[in-house]
Amino acid sequence: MAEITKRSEDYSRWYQDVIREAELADNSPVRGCMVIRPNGYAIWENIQRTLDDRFKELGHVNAYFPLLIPKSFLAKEAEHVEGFAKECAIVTHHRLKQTTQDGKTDVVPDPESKLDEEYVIRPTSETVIWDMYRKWIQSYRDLPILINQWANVMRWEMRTRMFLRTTEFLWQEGHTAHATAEEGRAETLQMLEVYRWFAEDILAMPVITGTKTANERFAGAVETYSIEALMQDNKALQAATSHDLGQNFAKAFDVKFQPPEGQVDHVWATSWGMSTRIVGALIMTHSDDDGLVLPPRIAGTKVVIVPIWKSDEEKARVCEKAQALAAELRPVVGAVHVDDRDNLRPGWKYSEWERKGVPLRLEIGPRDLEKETAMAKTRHDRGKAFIPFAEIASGVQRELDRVQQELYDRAKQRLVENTHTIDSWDDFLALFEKQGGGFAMAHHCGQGDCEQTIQDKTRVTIRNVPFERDETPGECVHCGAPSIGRVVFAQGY
RNA sequence: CGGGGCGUGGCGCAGUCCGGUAGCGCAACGGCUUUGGGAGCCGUGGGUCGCAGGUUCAAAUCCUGUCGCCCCGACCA
Repeated sequence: MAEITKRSEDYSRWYQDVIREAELADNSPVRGCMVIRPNGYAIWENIQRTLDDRFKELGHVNAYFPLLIPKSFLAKEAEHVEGFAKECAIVTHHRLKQTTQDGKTDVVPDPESKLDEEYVIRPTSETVIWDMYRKWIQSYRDLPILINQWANVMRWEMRTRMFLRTTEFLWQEGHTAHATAEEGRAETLQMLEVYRWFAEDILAMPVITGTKTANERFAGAVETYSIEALMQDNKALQAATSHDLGQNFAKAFDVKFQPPEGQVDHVWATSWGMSTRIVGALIMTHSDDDGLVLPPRIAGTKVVIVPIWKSDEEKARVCEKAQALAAELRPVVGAVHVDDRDNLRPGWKYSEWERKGVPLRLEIGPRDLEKETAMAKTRHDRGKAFIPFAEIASGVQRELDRVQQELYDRAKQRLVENTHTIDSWDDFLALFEKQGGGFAMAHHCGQGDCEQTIQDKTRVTIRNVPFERDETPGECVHCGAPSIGRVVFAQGY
């Protein structure tokens, strides 16, 4: 069995090892792409289900827009092109031709199938969607439009990492259209709050909500908001974003509506997204040197039951009970797996399910049958508890709730401990160059070039301007100019 | 795209400097004994040494090219 590198030894190797050992994903034959294996996809499916339910509670509906975007669309919104042009995959032909050279068969694009208008594989869907919204919106009665789509997108990044940055990734992108600026802004903030709730309550991942600086704003947005999490290596990760697009896309795609009174006006837009990147964040938030650790609310398998036996007779009895308990648990806690493989010993199974991050394990052997209890072990703290068969469902649910809470508390404590108030450039440098980083709450002047200089010098960026922050006046930690208050700095993923 | 490292059975690696036709641990498969924290013994199968050229009587090993992965930069969710 391959070992998992210790986090303290080599963090990014640890990260890869966990992904391999938990069978979350595998490399694809195509550079930068990844295969999401069933264990990884189960997590994504739970993310989808939970978010999708919440979106729908808030009145959103799902739709699907095409993968291919006419190249010309991308050019319509000036900042948008600038943001994405460098990382687009382009479809230029629609047919292959067989060729034979030196006895070897190959296929090449058929020159005769060259497209008149080339297509871009979507890096995001604003342009196709707004092209359609022009057709769908005439009157204020057509508004708001609250559409979400679950899709894949491609961004041709130079450097990729499993889940965190892959050439193709999965996400949801919400695209809404509104009659007023206020409504658009409210939608943007509402969806950011959905992401905060999802990260903290479901993923047990504490975040800092705030506004992105102009430098970090989405290409084409008036304002971008984000939730920022802190990974175990003290680097920040943007876990989701929500954009107030103002009238930028409506103007670029000429989407107008007739209000109840007054002149025809361009509509107001938002977009918001969370991607498979969040799975990487999840891994780096909770997992340890023994492998994956998952919060119960998002784990693909919540509980694994390991039956223990010596004789065939015991095996029959123990497995029967294990199945019965699983059947009782499933309606209450969800996915429960009984590991009755007879070619592996219990100890092997324990370590395997620990690597794979199953939050709770029940061990049931002849002795437990006698005592009418199951031994429960929690993955995150190796805690042991005995749960009577008679109250198995409530007992397991209680343990899972405890795990969920403790994972959050643990991550929150780590975030608090690694958030520092920094008041001088020397301390700032010391934090990021000597003390291992983290979040630095420091004054900043709000100037983009000062921010850029800081980044050039230290690779540290302003993650966001937190909603909840110290707004007392001060001097910029870097240039000394009057500050806009404290913002959160960190090295980012 | 620049700098560095690495591609040898499913996984982890040795062998490469100094060419002689591939090995170790784990895993897999079969059998017996086992089973409450990674079982033991016996046996079996599996690798055109990333790929393509070249040098040579002979290439995992030397040369050229190329692809991929990892780390550090520039870009990003």
